[in-house]
Amino acid sequence: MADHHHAADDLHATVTSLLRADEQRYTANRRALIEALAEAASPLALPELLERRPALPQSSVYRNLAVLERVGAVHRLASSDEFARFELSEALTGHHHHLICSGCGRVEDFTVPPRLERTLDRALEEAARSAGFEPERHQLDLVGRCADCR
Amino acid sequence: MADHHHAADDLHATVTSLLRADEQRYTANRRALIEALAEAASPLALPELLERRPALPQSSVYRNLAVLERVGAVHRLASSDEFARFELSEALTGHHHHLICSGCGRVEDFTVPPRLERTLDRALEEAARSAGFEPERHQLDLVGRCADCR
DNA sequence: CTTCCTGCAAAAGTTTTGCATTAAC
DNA sequence: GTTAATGCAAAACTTTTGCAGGAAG
Repeated sequence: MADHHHAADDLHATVTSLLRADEQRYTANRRALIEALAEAASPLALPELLERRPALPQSSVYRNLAVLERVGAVHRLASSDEFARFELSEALTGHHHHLICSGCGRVEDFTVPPRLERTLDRALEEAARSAGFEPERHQLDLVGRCADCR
Repeated sequence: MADHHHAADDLHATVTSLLRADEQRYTANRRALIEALAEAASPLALPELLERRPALPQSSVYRNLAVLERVGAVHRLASSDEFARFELSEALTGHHHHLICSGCGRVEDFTVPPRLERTLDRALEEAARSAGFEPERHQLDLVGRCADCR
């Protein structure tokens, strides 16, 4: 769970060490992806990434996102859209939730009070135990209509 | 859901009227899909549906799931798997949440206490309002490892 | 009969992969 | 220098669609 590291340097240092741990390199393309995701501050689909970094070829983007996901720098979330969406992992951004627009598919981040998070986790732990699951993380999204789609 | 005969009748009656409202027919294929989803009581991906109802051609399954979703009988949820997953809509099953196995992708249903649901909805409403979203529904999942994948 | 549904095959669209070349360490 | 990353093009895969025939009301 990240705190408020503010320097972009910290971000890149963290990604570097995540990659190093898997003997991967922090190349220009990968840095470009991380920067695009950090700028957006909400999950991006592939076309949006390509818009923001037009020099990147599609295949490299997919390949690098897969690597970045494997090392824990990026999180892939299945939107009900046609495209998968990608965001920086919570190790880099801190724990948060998503507002998902059912009209246009746009996704925005939000947080809830820590007290509610704890209550939530306790309830989920209970449910998980009785189903024989070992909890890893929860995921709480709100689906609705964004200001533009109302 | 291991329920009584009356519940199954109700299920089909409800689906019939949902379809009628859109001038659609409750055909044998559609009934087969609804029954397969009701038997499973957890979201199924397409291959799992085809396994359970081998007589159904893929294209009909996709087409009928789309119709059933449009009329509100079925809910399509984007798993992070390669395949989308389908379940009966909450209008038919009641509100619930998902345990998602990060190992094998299996999904199980669970519920949380009504009091927590209310707390949750209030917090989400608050978050939605300040982002200009109009809330439609929430979605709370727990990702973890199921008994088989631990 | 008129409209909707079906099933096959082919298309569309997203994501992955093979391979020769280039860049990182 | 050695190993990993790149970029192009082509393949793979899930999902959608066109169309002629069949079923439902």
